[in-house]
Amino acid sequence: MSGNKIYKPKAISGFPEWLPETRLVEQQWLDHIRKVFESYGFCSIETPSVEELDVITAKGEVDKEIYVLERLHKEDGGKEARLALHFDQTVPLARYVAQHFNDLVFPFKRYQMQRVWRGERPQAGRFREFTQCDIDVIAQDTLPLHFDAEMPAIIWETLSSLPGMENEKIQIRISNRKILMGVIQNELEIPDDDGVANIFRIVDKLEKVELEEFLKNLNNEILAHNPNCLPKQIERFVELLARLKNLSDESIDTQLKVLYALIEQAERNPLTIEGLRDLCIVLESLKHLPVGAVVADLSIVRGLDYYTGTVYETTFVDDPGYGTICAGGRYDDLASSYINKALPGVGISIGFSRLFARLHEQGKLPVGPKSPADILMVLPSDERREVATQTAQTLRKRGFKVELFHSGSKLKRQMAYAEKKKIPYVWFPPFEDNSEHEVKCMESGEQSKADPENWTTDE
RNA sequence: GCGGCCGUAGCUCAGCUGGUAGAGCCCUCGGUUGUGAUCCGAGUGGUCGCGGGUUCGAAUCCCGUCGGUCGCCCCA
Repeated sequence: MSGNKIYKPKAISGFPEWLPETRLVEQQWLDHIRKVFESYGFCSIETPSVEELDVITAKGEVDKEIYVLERLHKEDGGKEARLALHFDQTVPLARYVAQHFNDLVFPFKRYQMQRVWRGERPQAGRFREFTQCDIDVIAQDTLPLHFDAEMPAIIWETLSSLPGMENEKIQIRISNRKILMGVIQNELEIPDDDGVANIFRIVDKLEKVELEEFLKNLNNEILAHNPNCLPKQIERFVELLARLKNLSDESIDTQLKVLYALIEQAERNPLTIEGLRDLCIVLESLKHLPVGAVVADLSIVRGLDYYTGTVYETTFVDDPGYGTICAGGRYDDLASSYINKALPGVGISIGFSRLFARLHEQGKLPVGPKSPADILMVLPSDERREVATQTAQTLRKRGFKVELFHSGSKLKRQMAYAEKKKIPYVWFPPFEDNSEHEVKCMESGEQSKADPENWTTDE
């Protein structure tokens, strides 16, 4: 042992890991999410952690911090396809759908819960390795708007019923990119993609910067792309944004009234009208959710450029600055880099790690035992190992999780072990050939005779 | 990638203007005979992030470096 270099163990920033008691809750969360997704008929797929770099960057957005793989002992000069860790699950999905096109049934409804990697600077709630839970629906040629409404409904059901999330106030904000896109293109007369994207980016920051600065940025950007744009037109644009702000506490019906009024005013702008109508249809289908669960908000546009219609963003109501815990949207054309077919889709992704880490940090997770075991089987002495083993096996066959203590040490030690791991029951097999089984409830301290063949926790 | 703050025991930290390292928690053992959490006692554990400089002497001052953290960019 001497002379060995000891590397001081430390957490790698941005790569979270949990103690067993927290991991147990994390698994409950994943099981819960999986169950809700499957209850809506979504199937599970898993894609490799890596894709070819060319596949990942096919869409042209290289602004993401992507981890590229390198072999330690790669041959000099040998040519290899460059592999990279995926930074989301949408790009791998597009590749997957294109690749297995003939074997899939459309609309293809799948969920995917995997880790993704981004080499950005870690911060609170922002990791370099994290888990996302995605649901997407991919259709051939046309995708019914009904799915745009199903996404937030599923998300609300999932998030509001996670263990520990019961009292968290969250809100799903929805918009449709066509609304602003129509205004930008037809009224502000800025047709180029760059201009639209830049203006979207500024709109996205509405809540993060001072109003004065926001208006200044917006003005500058609009005038940069269309110097002839009149102040009046810009004013109308800002007004439109304002009409769909601060409706967080309003019912869907109230929100719809505002939207219908906007449709009336949006004559000669078919794209904007289409967006507003789509948004109305989506909201109509979400009336069953509690007031405040879902709100229309035109400042939601999402940074990613592949969204073409509905967009979603979910935050904590009392702490929007923590960032988005769930987001997504509709994209008309994602797989065109991989297959010559029209495959529109709509999807949403839970930022699992960000959400989980926040609840953990605030001590709001129902963190319990350090072990999944229901029962600790006492080993009275090494001579009694056989009866203890058999008793444990009997109880396991009846569905209990049983850990057999590893040595015939003092009972004090065995009890303390159960206590530390918070194993709820301690079982005492017969200490002598003619004595009886006993079981002790660690919480109440009660101990009584028991039969391994028919004992239950109700006793 | 850019800027602010911080780096002492496994954890949370103390150590004032330089004089060779401390507390609490955790952990281990003990308080005899078949029973945990409390209580009491004892013990393990630190090249004070790393490298250099100033000094008789540095955890303490200076420089560099690495790491962490917060904000910006961007995003789940």
